[in-house]
Amino acid sequence: MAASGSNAGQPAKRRKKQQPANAITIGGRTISLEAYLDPTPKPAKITATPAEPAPAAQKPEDPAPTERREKTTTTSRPEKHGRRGGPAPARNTEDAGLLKTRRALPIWQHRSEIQAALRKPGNNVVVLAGETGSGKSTQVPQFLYQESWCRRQTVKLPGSRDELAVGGTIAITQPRRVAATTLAHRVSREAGTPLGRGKPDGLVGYSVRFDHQVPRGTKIKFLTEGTLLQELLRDPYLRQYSAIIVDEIHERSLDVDLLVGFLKQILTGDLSGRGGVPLKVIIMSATADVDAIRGFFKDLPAKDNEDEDTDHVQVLRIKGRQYPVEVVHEPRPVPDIQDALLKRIFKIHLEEPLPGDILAFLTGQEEIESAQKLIEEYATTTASNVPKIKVCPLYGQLSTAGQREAFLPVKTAFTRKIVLATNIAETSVTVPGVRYVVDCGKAKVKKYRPRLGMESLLASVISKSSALQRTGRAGREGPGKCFRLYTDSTFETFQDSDLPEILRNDVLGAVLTMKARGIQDVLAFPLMDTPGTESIEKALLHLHYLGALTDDGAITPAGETMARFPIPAPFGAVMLAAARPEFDCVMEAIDIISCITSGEDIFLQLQSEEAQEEVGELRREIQRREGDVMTYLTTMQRYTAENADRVGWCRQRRINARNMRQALNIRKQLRAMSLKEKLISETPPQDPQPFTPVDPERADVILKCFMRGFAMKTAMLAPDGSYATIQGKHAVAIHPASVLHGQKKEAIMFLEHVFTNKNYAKKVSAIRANWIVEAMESRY
DNA sequence: GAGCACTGC
Repeated sequence: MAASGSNAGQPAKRRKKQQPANAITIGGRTISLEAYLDPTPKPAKITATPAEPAPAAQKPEDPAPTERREKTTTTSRPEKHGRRGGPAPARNTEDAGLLKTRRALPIWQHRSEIQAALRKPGNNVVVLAGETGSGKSTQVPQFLYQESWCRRQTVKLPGSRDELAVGGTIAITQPRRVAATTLAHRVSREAGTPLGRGKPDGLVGYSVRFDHQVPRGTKIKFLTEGTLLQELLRDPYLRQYSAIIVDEIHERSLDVDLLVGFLKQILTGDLSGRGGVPLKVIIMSATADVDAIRGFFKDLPAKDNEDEDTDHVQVLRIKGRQYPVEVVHEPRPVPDIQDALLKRIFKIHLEEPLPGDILAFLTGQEEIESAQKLIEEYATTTASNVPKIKVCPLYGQLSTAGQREAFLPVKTAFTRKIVLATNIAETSVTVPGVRYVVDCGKAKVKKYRPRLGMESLLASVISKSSALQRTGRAGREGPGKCFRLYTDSTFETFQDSDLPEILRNDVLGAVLTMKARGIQDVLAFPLMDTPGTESIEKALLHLHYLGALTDDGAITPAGETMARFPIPAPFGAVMLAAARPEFDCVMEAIDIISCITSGEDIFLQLQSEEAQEEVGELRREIQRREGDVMTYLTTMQRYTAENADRVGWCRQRRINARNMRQALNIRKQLRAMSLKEKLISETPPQDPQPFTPVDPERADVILKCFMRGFAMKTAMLAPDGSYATIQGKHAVAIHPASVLHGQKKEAIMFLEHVFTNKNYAKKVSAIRANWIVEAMESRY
């Protein structure tokens, strides 16, 4: 196991470079470059650790109606925290109402149990398994912040005479921004110090990207996992916190896996970095199976007089509140999912009473659109005594207005709403009014193939946990029914849970995060699931190429800068290259990177021919012959030059206005960081700046600069007119969404590489073949 | 000339 927080105890193995020319030694490991540049297609070796299925929860849990109506007007100062235990006293009748609601939550029964579990010295990890509606996210931090171990302490660090404050705040992490902010608002009301303008003091705060509200006296702070990971860069011992509550661990985001790894390192360390003040860790999961979590934390060293055998991880289970859902399987496998889906929906519609909307889970936009058409056709044929049908598609790429329909009650009487959704409705949003769920048993999943350096996005079988989650969607407002379009024995063949993200994603960013926090040997870093050695080696090599690691695998100053930037590492490398005098294009790089990292593609799909015609001309004004990267630049430049009606400007061109606003936020953040990191020397001019097109020579410079991050994502035109990738010589096609679709260029660089129906290059730019060699050879 | 789940710094 790795040593304390910074791994400082482990001397880096420094070897003389004696490897063959086609190999490189990183972090004491010799890695063959052949495997990197010329991958041989072998099946990827990835194993999952199965966990027991259980319904997963949704965040934020819906407040009870009474609670939702509550308007707390109290603005009392945070009270002194000398008392132990009990909740903040009710200050008026509204507070009394809130308290009553809180007391009715299932978690309330476990209040003293939770407090006692954490009071025990040496018992620093508690796992809470609580179902949806148990109230754990809102109540647990409130149970704990007045505990004596939660007081801020003044300590002296070993070897230092300076006094330092440690602890005093509880952090609670969430995978998503909305969850963190809405929970903070609710808990702040319950605590009697609601968040808001002109309220400098309060017990509860939150911190998410672009939005921080941390009042003076904050004792409970909600954060996204990513934000806490950034804090960990500046404060490896998390000194401001007495406890970290990790919520929604069952979702197993990449960030949460890294986070618990760092927490375990702090717990296993000698606490000298915290002046001896222990850190309490509370792990909360919505699934009943917590063996993996318990196993992960189990081997903490025994403290004080305790036996070696003592289990330091206490597990508490809390019942939730969910209505019963009857599950109906198909008696035998269905030959045609689409057909079975339609039949099932019609059957529900004819046999089940109103009110009760139907939520059907499908795999993608295409399936949803075709099902919608067929259901609407059917609806015209039903008798007049049969309820009418309103079909609402629901998927990520759908416009906000289109999505809204699915959440509103139907306006017409005697009508049933049928929502056809992707797994957007599984965790991200809750559709009200649903009593019947239809589950096709599949979902599209993105998976990284380290050997090929590309991703695949294919429909595959869901997990038991996912199926249960879908089932649960029928029981949120009353007893419901869930119809599965597969047999119960098929269900039994499902994996218990989905592959955690860390086994599905490129671990480039994760490895950089570890290296930036002083982890020498990333293979020894404690993780609940460890990615294959090949994935990690690939990431090390990639980081080495990007200039983030030395030949010995130590992080470089450039790598540290990349880790601080809130963008993927290859873009960080582009930023650093852009600051070099031969490129000198930081501002342009920021504009492009902001557009790309602001969400899904800012260019909305043009579906109908009329739309193509209508928007085509205006789109052509921003398109560049050099390809997508330069098109993003022009888009941002034209957008910021437009000062009157930016939303209208976006609408005319079918550009996602929300993402453009987000891109502006990112641009602002990257500009400020570039100034701080000295990538630029002076404050950039204010918007709006007049638009002047970038000349072709300058465009070449910008594209060459992007090659410093993406040299391995290039392809050459073959004699037969197809493109062959430099890495692996695979055929790749330019995606239809690219401005270069259908064009033949000498060579291309692409920022994304995804296999769907075939191998696609996305975000494509035309380059010169000799640039590839140039970029491959260049090292900083 | 094809079509893509979600999230985060």
